[in-house]
Amino acid sequence: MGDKMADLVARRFRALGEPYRLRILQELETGEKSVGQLVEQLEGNQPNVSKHLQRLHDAGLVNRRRIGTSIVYSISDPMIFSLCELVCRSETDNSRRNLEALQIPFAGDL
Amino acid sequence: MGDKMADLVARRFRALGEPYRLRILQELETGEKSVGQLVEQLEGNQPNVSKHLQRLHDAGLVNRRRIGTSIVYSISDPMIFSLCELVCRSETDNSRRNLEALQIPFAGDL
DNA sequence: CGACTATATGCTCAAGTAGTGATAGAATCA
DNA sequence: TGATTCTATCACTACTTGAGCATATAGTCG
Repeated sequence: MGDKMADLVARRFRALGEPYRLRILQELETGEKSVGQLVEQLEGNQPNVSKHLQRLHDAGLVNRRRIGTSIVYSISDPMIFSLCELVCRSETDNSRRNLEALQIPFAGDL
Repeated sequence: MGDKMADLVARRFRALGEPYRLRILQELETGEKSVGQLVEQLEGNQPNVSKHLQRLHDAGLVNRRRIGTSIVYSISDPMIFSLCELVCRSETDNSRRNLEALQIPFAGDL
């Protein structure tokens, strides 16, 4: 991976590195949604949602198109859900290991 | 994915969202390395490399152990390379599409 | 055209973060 | 123990980022 590519990849990871944006992407997983719909479902304020969508769009993670007076966003590459799943799994595995590390020393007490 | 999980996942993505840290991880892909080795190979300065390693460690992406007077870091879960590969592929696919979108309109000119 | 709706942008503040040089901490060896 | 080496932390600066509010822009409809 060259430097240019590293910059692009880092840019994408940074776009994914925000809980609120992850929630937006999750909402979009079920299909394209307008800004207003997202604002409603995420109980956020409109400018904030718009700006996060902008960032996701800059990173190439979502598509944007107009329908009437609304702007509708959609996932540009479902690959991101594979990413999240990999990280989630790694995270739970890690937690499980930590738990075991805490429990095993006391196994003889049972 | 719950809110707690979203925070953890975002945290990991943020740790990956820095080109220099991606380079560090790439260096570690070939095996564990000491801080000094990384400083030398990345031509960085020691405090900076140390802090990036600290961040990677906080995010659970690298392991740390002492060997003599050195501290040696290693990849904690090779899964991160799958992540990078997925993103890289998506990136190049995207670039290819952009290129085609630029070229096709002029196809008749050839 | 003007009024209305949906979305984007500007602005400001607070928080986080990267880079850098100086310095502190920890382990080894004489 | 003192000197040396390797690593982590501190202090500072500059930059980025997120939240929230006000406002501008773009499209629709009367």
